[in-house]
Amino acid sequence: MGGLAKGLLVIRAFTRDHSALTLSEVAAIAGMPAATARRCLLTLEELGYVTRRGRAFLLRPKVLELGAAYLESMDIEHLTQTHLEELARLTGDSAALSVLDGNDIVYVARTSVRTLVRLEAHVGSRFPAHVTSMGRVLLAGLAPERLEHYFRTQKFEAFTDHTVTDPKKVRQLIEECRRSGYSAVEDELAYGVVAVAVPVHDQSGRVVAALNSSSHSRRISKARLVRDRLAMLKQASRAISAELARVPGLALSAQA
Amino acid sequence: MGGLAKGLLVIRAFTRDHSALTLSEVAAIAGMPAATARRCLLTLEELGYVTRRGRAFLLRPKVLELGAAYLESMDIEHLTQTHLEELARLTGDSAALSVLDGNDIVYVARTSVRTLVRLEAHVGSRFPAHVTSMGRVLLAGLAPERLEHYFRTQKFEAFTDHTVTDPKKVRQLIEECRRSGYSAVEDELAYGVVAVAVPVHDQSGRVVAALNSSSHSRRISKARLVRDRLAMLKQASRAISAELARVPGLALSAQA
DNA sequence: GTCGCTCGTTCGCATATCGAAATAGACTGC
DNA sequence: GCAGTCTATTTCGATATGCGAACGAGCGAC
Repeated sequence: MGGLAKGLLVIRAFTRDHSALTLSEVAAIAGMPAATARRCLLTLEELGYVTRRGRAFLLRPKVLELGAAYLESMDIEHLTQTHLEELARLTGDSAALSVLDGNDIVYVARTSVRTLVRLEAHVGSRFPAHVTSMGRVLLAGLAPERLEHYFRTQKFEAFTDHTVTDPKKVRQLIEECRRSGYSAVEDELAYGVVAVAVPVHDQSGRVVAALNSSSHSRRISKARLVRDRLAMLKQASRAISAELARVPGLALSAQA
Repeated sequence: MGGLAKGLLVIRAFTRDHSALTLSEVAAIAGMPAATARRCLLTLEELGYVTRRGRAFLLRPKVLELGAAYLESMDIEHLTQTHLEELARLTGDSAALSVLDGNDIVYVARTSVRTLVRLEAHVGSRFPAHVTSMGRVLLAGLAPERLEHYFRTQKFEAFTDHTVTDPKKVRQLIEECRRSGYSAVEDELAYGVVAVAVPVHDQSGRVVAALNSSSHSRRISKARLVRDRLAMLKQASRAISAELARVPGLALSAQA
């Protein structure tokens, strides 16, 4: 069903730098002929997902229902929100839950409090696994073949001068993470971002998600972050794991 | 493009009560023949939006990217999050921003803190406008013809014994709201939910969103909610309105 | 006013999709 | 093992879609 595939590409053509797009811009960004993009846009407009202002098209809030379908089907609100809010309150920083999708992490829940500088991320945001605390925790929980596939397919791109891009070093970090049960990362995704993450297991012990607390390195050191917050993260992780028995969707949806 | 329409229906077939669905369940819920549902599911599986466990299909986190496209294209993070977090911190309750979509409100941002009892809502959640504080504020901002269309097409369903379902009374409430500049609602969407909302205007003075503070009626009375929080809501509303000059997507996307 | 350029719209043939119906697979009860 | 039931899969003619190419609309320069 090429039309479905292309329609979804059209939705994803809208980004922060492209909030309003003309037909030919959509076609260029989504990589398809103008006539096809037009058909997609007209269908999406008719269905209420897109609106038109002159020659520009913009997404409409109905699109949020698509993402909400995942959140609801995984019962994310019940699964995590209270725990994330507790973490955010106790730490004064952001707390988040993410899962692995391909070679990236995807934020599925996040709670933050007012801080002047923080990583800009929300539900649905993706980052490469190798540069994030949660990504490393998730990679550490992969089966060996899957992890090998990751190393074969991932391009280890640097985001800062501190990003670890040597595959051998990344492997070591993952192994350390597997042994220690957590991962702490500083300045690798973005300057000033420091975070510590722990795995969330399902009933069979598989790592299905990662939980983290993220701050600014001018506010707290990586060592301090680990010392002060690891225990509460582990406790929250255990609580979420217990919830997974009642709400198995997230574990089932997670990659093998 | 019927395939695109049907594919989107398939995504929205997954809900909290239906986290894992068989082919025939999807077909029944989405209201289409099994062969068509199958084609959609197989395409979505191939694109990474859906996964399969035995005979069951589940959504995968990539679906979140669709909702994230809206959040990013509207720059919701910048537009609102700091203000919502400030409100949540100052009040100890949830703060949210929503827009009107058809006859419903759709949550586009929400910040909450840990409370034991609260309305279960997240980005993408929809509720009928007539029973919510934000909905009334948004309806009060509609052009007359659009408001008449609303009254012609809306079924005024009761959610509690307190829900106002008489169209004449709803009109009065909207008119009051237009005059007073806010709306306070208690026990109409759900027992115990009390909320006060104000409009968010764009540069031309049009109401493009609504901002609210929501609590539990055992915690704070409606009158107290208004007295204590209206001023800070209005201030936050003005701040968000000012941001709309820089980030016009939300205003452009809002309904006429 | 004319011309040239860019973008949006339309056309229509080749190809893909839709979906009713037939077939296959899985499971249970006797 | 067989029959019955339910669900998933496949088939294939009717219909819809994809998209290159042609056409139309709008705009600015001369």
